[in-house]
Amino acid sequence: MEDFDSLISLSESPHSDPSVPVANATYLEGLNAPQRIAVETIDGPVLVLAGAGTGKTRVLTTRLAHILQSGRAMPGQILSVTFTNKAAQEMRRRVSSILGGQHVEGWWLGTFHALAARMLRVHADRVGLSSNFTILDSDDQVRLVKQLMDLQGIDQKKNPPKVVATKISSWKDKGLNPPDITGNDLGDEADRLALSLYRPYQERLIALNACDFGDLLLHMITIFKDPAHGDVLEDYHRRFKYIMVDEYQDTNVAQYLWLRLLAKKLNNICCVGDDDQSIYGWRGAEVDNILRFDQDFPGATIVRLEENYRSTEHILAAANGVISHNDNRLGKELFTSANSGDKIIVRGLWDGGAEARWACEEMEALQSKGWRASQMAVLVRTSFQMREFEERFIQLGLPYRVIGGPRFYERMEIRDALAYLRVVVQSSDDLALERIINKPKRGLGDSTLQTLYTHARVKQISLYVAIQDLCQTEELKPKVRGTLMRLIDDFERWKSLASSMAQSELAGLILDESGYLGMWQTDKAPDSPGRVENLKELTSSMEEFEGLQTFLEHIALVLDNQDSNNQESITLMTLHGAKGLEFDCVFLPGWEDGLFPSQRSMDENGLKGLEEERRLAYVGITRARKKAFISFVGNRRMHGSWVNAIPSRFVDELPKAHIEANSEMGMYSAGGNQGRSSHWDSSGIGVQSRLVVEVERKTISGFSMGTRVFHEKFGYGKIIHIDGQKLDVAFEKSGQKRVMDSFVRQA
DNA sequence: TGGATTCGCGTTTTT
DNA sequence: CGCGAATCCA
Repeated sequence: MEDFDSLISLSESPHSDPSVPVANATYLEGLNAPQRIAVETIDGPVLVLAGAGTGKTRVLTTRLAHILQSGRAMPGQILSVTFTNKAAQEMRRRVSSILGGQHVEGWWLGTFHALAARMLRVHADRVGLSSNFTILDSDDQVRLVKQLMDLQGIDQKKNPPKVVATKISSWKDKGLNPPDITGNDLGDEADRLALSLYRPYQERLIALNACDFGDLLLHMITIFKDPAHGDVLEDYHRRFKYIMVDEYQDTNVAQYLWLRLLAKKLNNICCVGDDDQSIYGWRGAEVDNILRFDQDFPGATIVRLEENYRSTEHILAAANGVISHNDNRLGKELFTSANSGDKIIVRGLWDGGAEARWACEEMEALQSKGWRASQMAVLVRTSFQMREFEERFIQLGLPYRVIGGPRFYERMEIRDALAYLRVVVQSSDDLALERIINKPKRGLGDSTLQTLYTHARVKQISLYVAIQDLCQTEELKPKVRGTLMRLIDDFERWKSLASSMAQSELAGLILDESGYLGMWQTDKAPDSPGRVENLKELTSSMEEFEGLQTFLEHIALVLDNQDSNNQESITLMTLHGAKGLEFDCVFLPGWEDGLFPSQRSMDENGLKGLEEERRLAYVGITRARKKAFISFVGNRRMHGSWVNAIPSRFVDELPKAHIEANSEMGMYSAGGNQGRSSHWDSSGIGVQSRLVVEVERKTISGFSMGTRVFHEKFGYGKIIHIDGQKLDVAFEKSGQKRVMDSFVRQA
């Protein structure tokens, strides 16, 4: 449990020390007029509407420093909220550096969920929890829903537990408790089913002393709204003099309500956001929050920042041109005083392989001109597009890193290991116990589990206690009973060691004695060594934490992808992952209708969906400082089969004056074409490229291993491998290995 | 219970 | 096509 007062005095101490310089006054230099206003308008609500590359986070951190410097508030009196852990870390770093290296730990600076969790630990009793509640991840949620559905005998084929869990979560994200849900929130039969499970689901969570992610905010909102607990909100009103929010366009309703309740007394809230970068609608973000700001906070100062400090003129103009096709926006026109730079290169290619080859060729060319790999990024719409790029990077030996994918703590082995620890910390954690009861295999299958659950339900006890109970009887088969008794003995032993042993040591011991580590060590699957590695990393990372409880919370809410390797490599990630980042040079492949904009997005959300996709395009283009490459292909392999593709409508929306379309191969001609299909049919990416491929096939079929070949660019070489239509060629002059499938001819 | 086989489906992703 | 989940069968 946390002690607020100690936190406050802790965070105030550096400030009260006169020898520590607080904000640097000269920091305000270099901010333009509106930014100055945003920073200096200290009291009252402020909304800073700022576009890409305008330095939003800088405004926020400068303001934070300014408030401290002017003595308007102590560090513990500012609530500073961001969206992701990465952003929170970045903000912590910046604030700390402005304030001359002060520690910002213990400040109210972090993600919505982490801050709400911190509050809820203190007030847990108000909603029937105790302060050491477990935070469940989405996996646990689904399992819980499934259990409830099993119990009620609901057909899970028609109504997958995952869908029900998602629905419940989305209600929570809207700030809705079961009684708040009215006819308007209920669409179809599936919604009504989800609602019927919502209440028992909540009861079960309370019984387990657990919260899901949505609860962290929802419980706090419930407490804040309840007059019986008026003291809680009053306390926070007294505590927080200023509230600051980054990326306001991404807030969902629950986050908005939480903020509004906290801010309504003093109205000192400052939000920063860009409605054109709202790309998380599909997970509940409400652009309306930002559009409605001045109604929610009457008298709000609204500052528009339109000067972009990141990109050159052509890039910015292209981004502006695309986003101007959206109707539902506040409207900004970014400008820059930077030079015009290079036009955006637009290129049509035959298929994904050719696209990757072309992009990599461009990257190599840039590298040879001195551009850094770490300043190049490939931003894709969906992760399956990464594969072709990865293959090509490997073939060419280009250093690259993939950002995204399953997070460390979402990996199966990590969750399993955590489940063991959870049972040790709180043996009534049924979900955790269920997860690992038969991992490694102990011969405890479905039927045994069923027996245990039935007993637990009848007696109203936890699974763990049910096992202890049943082992006293003759109900179970001797073999099963023996196994269970041994398992319980193990847990009891681990529990008794918990107080005397360092937790990282204990975790190692548990993983070892339970046979879980051994299970992966003997597993011969190719990814097993990696899993063993991850488990070792988990135990070693535990050393710095005070206790298991603290560690588990850190895992659930704070631990982020450790992307500390700022190595000299090309970044490969999704467009979503790229928000907030910038690169000198950005590649945007796969601009084909159906892929980008995504068909599903348009089907499910119509115009709204399309506009969100367009904002994604805007985000993509504006990541580039100096160079942007956009490409589309005529043939895309999607889930196994080849589909014909037509260029994205966003390609047509790029203002012609700011792009350079490649005409050499007759792929795409800027200007002249009106209908979207016209580039396709008349200027004919398909027709021309098809010829190339046919020629290749003929050419390649005449070759065999060891054949000497000549390439215009790389000189003479020898074929060292043939795979279908692709040739691996080792070139004599450079000593390089290349994969070629075009322009190869005999010497 | 658990290995083997078929089935089905296929964005984006944070906490 | 390629993977995870559901289902089948020993």
